[in-house]
Amino acid sequence: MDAKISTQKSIGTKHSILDKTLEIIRGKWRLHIIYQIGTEVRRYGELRRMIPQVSEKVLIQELKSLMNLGVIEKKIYNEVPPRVEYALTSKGRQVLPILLKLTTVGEVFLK
Amino acid sequence: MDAKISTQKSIGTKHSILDKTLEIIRGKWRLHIIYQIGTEVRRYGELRRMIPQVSEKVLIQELKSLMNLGVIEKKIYNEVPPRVEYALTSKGRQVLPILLKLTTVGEVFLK
DNA sequence: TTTTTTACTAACCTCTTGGTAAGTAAGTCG
DNA sequence: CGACTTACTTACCAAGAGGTTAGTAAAAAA
Repeated sequence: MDAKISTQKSIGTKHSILDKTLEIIRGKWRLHIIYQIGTEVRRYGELRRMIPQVSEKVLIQELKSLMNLGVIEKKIYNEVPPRVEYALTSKGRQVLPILLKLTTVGEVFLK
Repeated sequence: MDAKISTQKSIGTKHSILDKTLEIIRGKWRLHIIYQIGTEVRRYGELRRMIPQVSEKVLIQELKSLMNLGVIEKKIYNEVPPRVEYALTSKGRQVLPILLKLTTVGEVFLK
């Protein structure tokens, strides 16, 4: 029985993996943001225009969180007016296909 | 340009599809619950024991929401003490593989 | 000189989500 | 009879998520 446990992930580990996933995708705007940055590098203002329902404050707040989680990264150009670009990190690019497939969930349940 | 739009989903549609997805998976416990019911039919008490961190109230509340969304269904047996079993609907079973793959997101970002 | 642009920050407030604690029905078991 | 079991409900609260509004820097354009 101990052998069985050692060959698979413990419940605790599975739990924390799921929680880490939720940390990333939970929240009203995270997936919207990731979807927009996923295809190509985006400036802050672009994102605002592409997801107009989100407030400025929350958009920046979520971009920060996604950066802290290592999903996206930002590049600041020393120009005036300022210019900032957001892109997926390599880890972000790694999980993008899975996240994109999530739309099929919505498709199934909208029918 | 109109032709282009008619051959692909409009932004509005994509948006509502994503929102429907989020309606299902957002929330602290939804995925935990789906993961447990996914493999086999579960009684309420079983779920409580398998996800001990969730409170009774919230577990029932989330089960109800998932039922209203058409993800799970419940079967009540006329016994005393009562017996209730929860199972995925066919739509639920349809999207389970995608939802299970979400753990790889957590795996990538835990490293 | 005033306005515009871009990417923010800060104060404040509301609404939603989730948690706690207690209670209920209706039989079985000791 | 009283305790136990299961699947709930209800009332009340605390925390968190998200929204609104106003303000900032710094240069270029009108």
